[in-house]
Amino acid sequence: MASPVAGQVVTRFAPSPTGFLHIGGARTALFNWLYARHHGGKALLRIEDTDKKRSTQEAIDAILDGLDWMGLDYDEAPTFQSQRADRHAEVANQLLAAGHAYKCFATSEELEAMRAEQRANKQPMRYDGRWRDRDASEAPEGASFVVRLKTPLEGEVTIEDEVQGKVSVRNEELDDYIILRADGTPTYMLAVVVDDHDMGVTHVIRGDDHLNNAFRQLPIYRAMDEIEGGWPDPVYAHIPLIHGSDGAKLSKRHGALGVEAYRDEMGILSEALFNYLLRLGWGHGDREEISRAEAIELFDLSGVGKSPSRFDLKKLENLNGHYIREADDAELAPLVAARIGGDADVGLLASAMPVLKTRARNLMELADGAAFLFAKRPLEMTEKAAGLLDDEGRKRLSAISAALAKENDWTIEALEATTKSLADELELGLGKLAQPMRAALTGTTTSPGIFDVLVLLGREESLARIDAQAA
RNA sequence: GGCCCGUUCGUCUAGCGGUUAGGACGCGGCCCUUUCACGGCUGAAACACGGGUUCGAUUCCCGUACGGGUCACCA
Repeated sequence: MASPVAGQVVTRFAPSPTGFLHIGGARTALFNWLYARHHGGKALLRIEDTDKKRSTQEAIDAILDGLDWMGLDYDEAPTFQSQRADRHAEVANQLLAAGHAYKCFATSEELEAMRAEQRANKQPMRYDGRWRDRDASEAPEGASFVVRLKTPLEGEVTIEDEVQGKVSVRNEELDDYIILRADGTPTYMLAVVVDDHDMGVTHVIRGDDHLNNAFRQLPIYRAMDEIEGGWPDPVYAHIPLIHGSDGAKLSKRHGALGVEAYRDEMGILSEALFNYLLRLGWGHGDREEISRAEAIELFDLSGVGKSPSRFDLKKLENLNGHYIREADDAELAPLVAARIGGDADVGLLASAMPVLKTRARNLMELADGAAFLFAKRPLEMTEKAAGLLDDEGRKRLSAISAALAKENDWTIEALEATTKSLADELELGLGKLAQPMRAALTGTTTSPGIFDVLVLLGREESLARIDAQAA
């Protein structure tokens, strides 16, 4: 499979395709990718689809699509764990042959009874090793069996985690877990280790819900290294989980949505989610706004904190506003047009973008702000807008209409000069003219600068909208 | 419950024995201003608690409390 290059960093993101790419998974993918890119190594992807009952093609597509949107690319085609079952079994047999694993003939009813008793006695629920020292010949004829790893009884396993630091667990806390099921298929514990080894993975960066697994997986590396060599311990980095805004585990309520929901339903830009996720659980001095290129340059595991962090949509949206303002108008316009639908003119949208951008934190707000450009006469008025168009307001519109109709130079500067001199003439503040105009032109009380609106709409449409509301 | 991990403003974080405990989001005020934003300035806001160690603890150690993770023939 992989031929390890001495000293080269190889990371992998290994989602199980049982759902979309959620926020936590996206951040794990991001950190793995960033670490590999920062160190000039390889970023790999592995789909852990061994649970055929729960894995779906739809989920695989959603994950691939989400990663692609986030801008995370991989150096090799994805590995599908389900296709490597034979290889996993091969390693299990090597372990068996070398005495690092054994066959267990205990039935599930038997094990259930064992657990019930442990539960009743308030004992830790672990496999008690009842077949550890028994010979397979003692089993009933034709009985099915699972293969269990024979883990050391004494001593302890210590990992030097890049995030969690030095963590040890006594071997007596670990039981002889199953590596091969009764049907001969591998369990996750075995598959992960074999695949990571075969793919040449040097750094395992994953959620800290896997920290306990590290102590169980390491014995497989050690045993295989003893058997055939070339199975060095990987470097581990267990990153804290992301919680919802209430501190509880992330659920659909707060953020365990697929990244595509942020893209499609919340109008979030990929750059914003990338930056936000980067800063969640990781910091680099005072830096807040960090581009992809800078992220690659700055990212390292030493900046990852040890405590879980809460997802904050407000901050994501603030960052999104920043990236919207920074985005290229020509690229933004089609995204907004798609949300407006119908006959939204992309060219007009692009030219309006500079004045629309500063007023939006997501693509929805951008589309809302642009709606007046495509509104049909007679414009629908918001309640506040209608309030501005009382008799007084309508009379002012008439005066404005008369003044503007004579305007030949339809530019911001000229329109502003004309409107201001009209205001002086009528001894009114500019706002007294601008607000009724805004209502007539946009149907709302908030919009970009009124002269920007006039120019964007053009002479004919502007005058028509004003006249439609004038007294 | 056993084991493991964590705890700096409401939130994300900086800090790595001596700081007026810094920044960002959010919130309040002011400025800019035709509205709303953007931008600028500014204010309130934190070291969970108790013991040590030390001349000195936010920082090191031990407890307590609280929070999280994990204990499958799921991954």
